[in-house]
Amino acid sequence: MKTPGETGFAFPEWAYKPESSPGSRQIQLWHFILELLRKEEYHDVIAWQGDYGEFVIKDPDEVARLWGARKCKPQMNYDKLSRALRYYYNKRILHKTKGKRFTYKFNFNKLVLVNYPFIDMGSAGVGVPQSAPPVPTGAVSHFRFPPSTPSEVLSPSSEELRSPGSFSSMARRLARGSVSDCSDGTSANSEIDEGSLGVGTAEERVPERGFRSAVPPRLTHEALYRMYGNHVGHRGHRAHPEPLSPFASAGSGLLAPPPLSPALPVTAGTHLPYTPSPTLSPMPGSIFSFSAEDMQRYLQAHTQSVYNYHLSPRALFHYPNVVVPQPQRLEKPLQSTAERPSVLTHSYPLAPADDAHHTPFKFKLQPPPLGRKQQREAQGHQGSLGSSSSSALGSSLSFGSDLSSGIVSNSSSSGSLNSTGLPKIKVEPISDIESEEEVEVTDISDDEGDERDEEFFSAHRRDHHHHHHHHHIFGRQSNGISAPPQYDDSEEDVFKAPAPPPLFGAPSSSSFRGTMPTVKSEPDTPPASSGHGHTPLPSPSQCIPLKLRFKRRWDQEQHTEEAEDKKVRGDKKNGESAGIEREESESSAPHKLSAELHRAAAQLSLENKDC
DNA sequence: CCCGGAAAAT
DNA sequence: ATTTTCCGGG
Repeated sequence: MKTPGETGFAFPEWAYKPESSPGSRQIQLWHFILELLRKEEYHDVIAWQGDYGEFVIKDPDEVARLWGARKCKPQMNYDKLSRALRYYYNKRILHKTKGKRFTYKFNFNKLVLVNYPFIDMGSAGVGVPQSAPPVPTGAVSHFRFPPSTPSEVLSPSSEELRSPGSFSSMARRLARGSVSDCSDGTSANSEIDEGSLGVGTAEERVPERGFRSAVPPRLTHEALYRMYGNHVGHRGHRAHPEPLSPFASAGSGLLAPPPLSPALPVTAGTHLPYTPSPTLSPMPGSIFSFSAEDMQRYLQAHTQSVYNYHLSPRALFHYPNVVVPQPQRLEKPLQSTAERPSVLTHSYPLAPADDAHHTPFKFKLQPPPLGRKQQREAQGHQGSLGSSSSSALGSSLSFGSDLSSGIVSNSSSSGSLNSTGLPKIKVEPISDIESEEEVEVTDISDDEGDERDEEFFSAHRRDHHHHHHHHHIFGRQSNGISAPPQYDDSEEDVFKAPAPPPLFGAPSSSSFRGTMPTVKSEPDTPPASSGHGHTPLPSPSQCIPLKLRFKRRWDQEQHTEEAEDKKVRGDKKNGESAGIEREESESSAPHKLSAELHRAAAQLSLENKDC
């Protein structure tokens, strides 16, 4: 209700403000790290290095300082920060690169950025048949939608369930569905998708569905490889980007370099020419209609988003179908009406989907990490478990069962989106400064193995597949017909997916940039950067993050936000650092405004805001 | 340095 | 639920 309101766009509230849990939603450390990583200004203190998601904290004290500033914890120091980082190990968000000081690695395998909330596969198919070019196809079939009772599904474990917050089904879907898919399959898919697109259909996305659902049809590793081989091959495939040493260390240590290549073939070239136009305007008509091209773009968008963080691409997930929501179109807020299928019905996803579930659930599940310790113990006791077995613990699915997701969408990635015309997104209006960006990320599970690294093999799991699969609940709208309790399972099991093949992309940070123009906005404003001098310099921001854009939209439509923003910001009072330029006051000029907002947002982001 | 347990704080 | 503190142990 509240929010967006009327405009239509609806985004899930969660987007705006997730649950309420009190302490919860502050910026998370990993988000912060990612933010720092994406800004060149901070390259002296922290930067991507190595392959994949590896990064090195070059100036631990500074990073700690920045973090402390962000959290208003002046006493922060690297020791503490690192402890926090260590907590991510079990969550599988991060890994430590052994042997290298201050070097950690994001698990993008599990971490997926979801920028576009709506994506998910399901939607497209149905709704937009025509559009769905190749991809979606499966659409019909696969569609998964959010089960009405997702919660259970998600967290089988029970525990928590996430909150009742308010997440829309979408979110969920995203989270799990996509995400999950992503995790493993993701990578694969992505490429595949591209490939297919490029090539032409390929088998269509069939696989996709398969992948997700349960079937493992062709997505086996082999298959994947093959695919990659083809496509990738031509691309130049991977590449070893930099010599860095991820592996090196690996050699020494544990790591296992993934078979896949850390490097990933990304290549800029690959992506298409898509250029994000800053202007973007999705607005009105745009919309969805996408064709193969669009698809590609879409994919790219994802890619970009990843890039924005300078992450390695692996993370992308691709959804076979994309959905595009069209904000404007919807007039009703999802939330309330969600149900209104009208739109949905044929169209998309948007979210609401089902009312039934408007249940919120939170998205983050925490996985059950067993600690290595436990693992160890287990091993010790039992001896070696099966390798795969490790999952033993996992219980049935072991492997990947959990996932957590987060979501966010915002900023950076955004750029990409719009271009496409996909309107997606969640915007967060304001409010949080801190939230600044949130991207959604989800992490998916992976499983054990992790320690070493990436996933690689893990294919089997799906074998059993279970049958049914899931969700397709699309139809359910109000009737709820289908709703057998089946879906749930799938997710877990399923989502594990096969192993991901290498994706693309070299991680090298700089390289990406070239690719996308966007990027970079910088904040500056170092709060008080104390002694160091690296205060970042501001640079002109060109791109506009989605968020802003949306915002912009909002403003136009409703400017309430502005007020809020300001409000929020207003508190700042001290000119201190940030003062800078943000005056968002104006309401009118959209462009300008947006730019400003953009900027402001950017700045806000990292540093701080005073406490 | 890095690792995590534990307790407290948010 | 996550992060901050504190801390003993490699």
